[in-house]
Amino acid sequence: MDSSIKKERPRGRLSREMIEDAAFEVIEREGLAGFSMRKLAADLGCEAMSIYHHFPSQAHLHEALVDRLIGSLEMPDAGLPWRQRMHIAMHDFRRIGREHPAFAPFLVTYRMNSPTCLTWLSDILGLFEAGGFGPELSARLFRTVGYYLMGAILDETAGYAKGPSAATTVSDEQLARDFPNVAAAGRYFGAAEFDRTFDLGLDMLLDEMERALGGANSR
Amino acid sequence: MDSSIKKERPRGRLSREMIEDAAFEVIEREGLAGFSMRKLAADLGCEAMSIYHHFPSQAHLHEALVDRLIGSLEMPDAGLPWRQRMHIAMHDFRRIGREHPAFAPFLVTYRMNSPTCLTWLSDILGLFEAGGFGPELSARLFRTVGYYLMGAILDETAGYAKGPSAATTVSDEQLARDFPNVAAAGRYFGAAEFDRTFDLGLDMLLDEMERALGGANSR
DNA sequence: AAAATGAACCTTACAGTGTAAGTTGTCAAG
DNA sequence: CTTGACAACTTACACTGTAAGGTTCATTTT
Repeated sequence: MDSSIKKERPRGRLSREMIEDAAFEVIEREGLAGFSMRKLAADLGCEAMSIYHHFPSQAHLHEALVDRLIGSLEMPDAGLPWRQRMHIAMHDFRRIGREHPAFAPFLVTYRMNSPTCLTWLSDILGLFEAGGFGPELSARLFRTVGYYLMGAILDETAGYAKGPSAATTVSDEQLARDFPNVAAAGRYFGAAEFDRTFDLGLDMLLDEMERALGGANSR
Repeated sequence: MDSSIKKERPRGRLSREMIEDAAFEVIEREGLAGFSMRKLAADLGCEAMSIYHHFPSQAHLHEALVDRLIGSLEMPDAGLPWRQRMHIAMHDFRRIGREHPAFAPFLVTYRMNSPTCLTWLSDILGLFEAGGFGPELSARLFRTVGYYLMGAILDETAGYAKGPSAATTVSDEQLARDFPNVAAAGRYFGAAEFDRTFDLGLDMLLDEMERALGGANSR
C-alpha cells in the first residue's frame, strides 16, 4: 500500500463541490478568521494554488458557500396558511445559520445578488405578497423580519465565531455584585433559551403583521 | 504651511485616546479588513510596535473602540414615558453604528463584557423593568429588540463594510426580467428609506410590547 | 551636575496570509 | 509516439500581527 503522507489523490480529482465541502469543515474547525487557503489545501491533500483553478479568489469561494446554503432551502408548502409558511421559512434560514455557526457571520453579512440568492429573496417577497401585502409593505416587512433574523443568528452563533474576549472581562462575582439584573438576565441568554426567545420575537412580529392585514381588511 | 509627510511628534505624545481617534479614521478609510497596525502607525507618525505600548493587541484596541462608542451613550431622560425612552435608546445605538459604518460589523458582533458595556446593558434592561416587565420578559424582549437593532445596523452599513461582491452579480436588466418583485422592492431598500423602514419595524415591536403590558394589567 | 531609572518608542525578525506568475505532470486526441 | 490542453504544483512577493530586544529621553535621586 502506498504510504505517502498526503492522501493519494490523482490529478484531476479536485472539484468545486469537494472544495466547498472541505471549506465548510475547515471554517467550522478553525473559525472564519482562522480559515486560509493553505489550511483548506492541506485538508484536501493539495497545494493552495490548486484551489484557484476552481475558484478565482477566496471571496468567490466564500460566496459559493453562501450559494450552496441558500440553494438548499426549499419554500414551505404553498398549501399552508401564510403565517405558517413565513414561520417555517424563517426557521429554515435560521437553521442553516446554526448548522454552520462559524460561517454564520459571513452568511448574514453577505449581500445577496447571485441568481440562487435572488431566487430565494424573490420567493420570500412573494410570500409576503401572497399574504396580502402590497409591494411596498412586503419590502419593508421583509426587511423587518430579515433584521430580526440576522441579529438572532449572529447572537446564537456568536460563541463559535470568536474566542473569549481579549480585553478586560468582568468576573462572575463582579457581575453579580455590580450588575445584578444582567446576571439575572443571563439565565435567559443561554443556548437553552434560544428557541423560546427566538419564537417570542418572531411571533410578536408576525402577530403585528397579521394585525396590520386584518386592520386593512376590516376597514 | 508645514508639509512633512509624517507629523512631527515628540516622544511621549502618544496616548490611548490619540490612537483610538486615529484607529476610527483608518478603519473608516481602509475598511475593517483593510485596517492594520502598520497603517494605523503611519497615520499616527510612529512605528507599529509603539502602539503595543498602549494596547497589548489589535483585539484589545478594537474592544477599546467599542467601549468608547458605548461609553458615549447616555440614557434618555427618566422623566419621559417608557416607550419614548426605549425608542430614543434604540435610535442612539443605531446612530453610533451608522456614524462608524466600517466599524459597525465589529460593534454589533462584539459580545459585551466590559464594565462600560455592562453598564449600558444593565441600563437597557432596567428600562424594560421600569416599564413594568418582569426579569424574564425584560431579558427576552431585550434580545428581541437587540436582534432587530443588530440586523438593521448591519444592513444599513453593509455598503461600507465591503466592496462590491466578488462573485457573479446579476445585472439590472436581468434583475428586472427574472426577479421583477425584487427589482420593485429595491426602491424601498435604498438608503433614503432606512429611517422609515427602521421605525416601522421598531414601532411594530414596541406596539406589541405595550400590548403585552396592557393585557397583563387589564387581566 | 551626574547618574540612574524606567517608560516610550524603534528595529529586527518570524511565521503566516492571499495570490500573481511560471513550471511540471498527466492524460486524451491525432 | 507526438502534441496539446489543462490540472496541479512551485516559487515569489507584498502584506499581516506581534515576540524579542535595543535605543532614546524625561524625570528623579544622589
